Amino acid sequence: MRLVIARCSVTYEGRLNAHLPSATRLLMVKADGSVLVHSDGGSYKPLNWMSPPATLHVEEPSEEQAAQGVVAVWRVQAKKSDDRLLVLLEEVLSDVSHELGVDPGLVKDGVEADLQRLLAEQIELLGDGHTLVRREYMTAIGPVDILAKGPDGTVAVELKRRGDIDGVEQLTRYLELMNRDPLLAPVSGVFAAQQIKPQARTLAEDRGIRCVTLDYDAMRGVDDAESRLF
Amino acid sequence: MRLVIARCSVTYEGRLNAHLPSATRLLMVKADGSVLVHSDGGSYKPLNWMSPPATLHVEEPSEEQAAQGVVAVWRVQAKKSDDRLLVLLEEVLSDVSHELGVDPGLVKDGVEADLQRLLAEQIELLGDGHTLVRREYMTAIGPVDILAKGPDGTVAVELKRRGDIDGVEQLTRYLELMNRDPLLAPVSGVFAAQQIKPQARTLAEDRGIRCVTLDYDAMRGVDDAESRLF
DNA sequence: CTTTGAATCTCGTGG
DNA sequence: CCACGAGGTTCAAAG
Repeated sequence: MRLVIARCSVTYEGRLNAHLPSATRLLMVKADGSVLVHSDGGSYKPLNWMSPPATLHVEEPSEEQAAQGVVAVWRVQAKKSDDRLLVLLEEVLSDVSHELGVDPGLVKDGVEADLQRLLAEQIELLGDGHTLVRREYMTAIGPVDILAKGPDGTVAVELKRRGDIDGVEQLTRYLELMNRDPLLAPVSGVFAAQQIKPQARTLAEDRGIRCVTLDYDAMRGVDDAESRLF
Repeated sequence: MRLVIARCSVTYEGRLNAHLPSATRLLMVKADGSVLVHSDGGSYKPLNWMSPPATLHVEEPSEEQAAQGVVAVWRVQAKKSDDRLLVLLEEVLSDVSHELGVDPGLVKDGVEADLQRLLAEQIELLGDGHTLVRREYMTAIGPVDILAKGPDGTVAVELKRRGDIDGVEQLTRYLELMNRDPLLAPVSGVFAAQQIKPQARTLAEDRGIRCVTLDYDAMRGVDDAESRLF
């Protein structure tokens, strides 16, 4: 990894065009040829960048560029598209390289899959008298997150961390399909999420889909309490 | 901005839990307290990070940690939530700081807003005899990108850079709503995008929605030519 | 391989 | 301040 602190301007041309006026920034060049241009603020997203695989060509500035104070030109070219990044370096304050090696990678816990497991274990959160049929119930157009039996028949559950209109549309498609199957029909829908957007709730209820808000911490707490019994 | 190259392990606890085993990485500390942990590969997303605003506390390792080779402990705490990042540094290979100042920021061109402006100006791309009614026509469920008058009545246009099934669903909802309004009905739909996925095109045409592929460069060219007249 | 859906999404814009 | 939509999204898993 090469880290350069430099006053520079940056131009990206590809799926859109973007330009950064001259300022002092960090240029990070990774082993796979990707380049990141970071400022001293914002979040983890660089101001501008080139995704790997890419190749960096360092060139001498043209006479015109040199006259405008450019001391080096970086051309970064994506290997699989014609996206390109042009960096005009005007002053290099630091330029160091380090060998980092391959990273062992990240281990995660607490994503939608965990939410699904917890809801399957605590299916009564859908209401009294609910029992689990199965998770990831396959249909022709994809898996329904959770299938359950309720007091009034079969229930298809679409699960999201954040409930948006897309999720309601998805559940609607499943319900249409399943209600065409005489062995399953009638199937009612439940849209379960940690947060449900107002527009999504309106759309869901307009279509007779029930909305259930989930409390992940409480569910995890119950899970931990149950685990401690064993 | 502070740049540290170090062998370290990293733990994140917050909206989920995530852990990085010990390896050599780049630690970037920005002026707003945010911390980024980068490896020498992947794309612009860090392996692990803390979003701003945050505060970094550097501590001495406990006796137990020191016995395991930890030479310093970084606690990064988010200011607006209880998210936290714990970095155990085992070997510091480099540690430098630079003043970067505030960045003038990115200038973009070619996003959906530009496409919408260009299509509104060149509304005849929808076909002969079309005139613009207005952009961002508000409905109860959100704004229709472009509303126009065609030879056969009112036309609602949904505009995307990449035409996907979601966009067709969105336009369908608008059309259903608008066709329930006797003052507007009948309203026909046009799905306009730079690229339209085959599945989206099939769904759209199945619902009587016309698909129009847009050539951004050509539209920009016309725009530039028109600008030069003034 | 492509396709699909989640994300500690981030980032703008508008109410 | 929150809510919504777009993204050069990135990322992993599944078909």
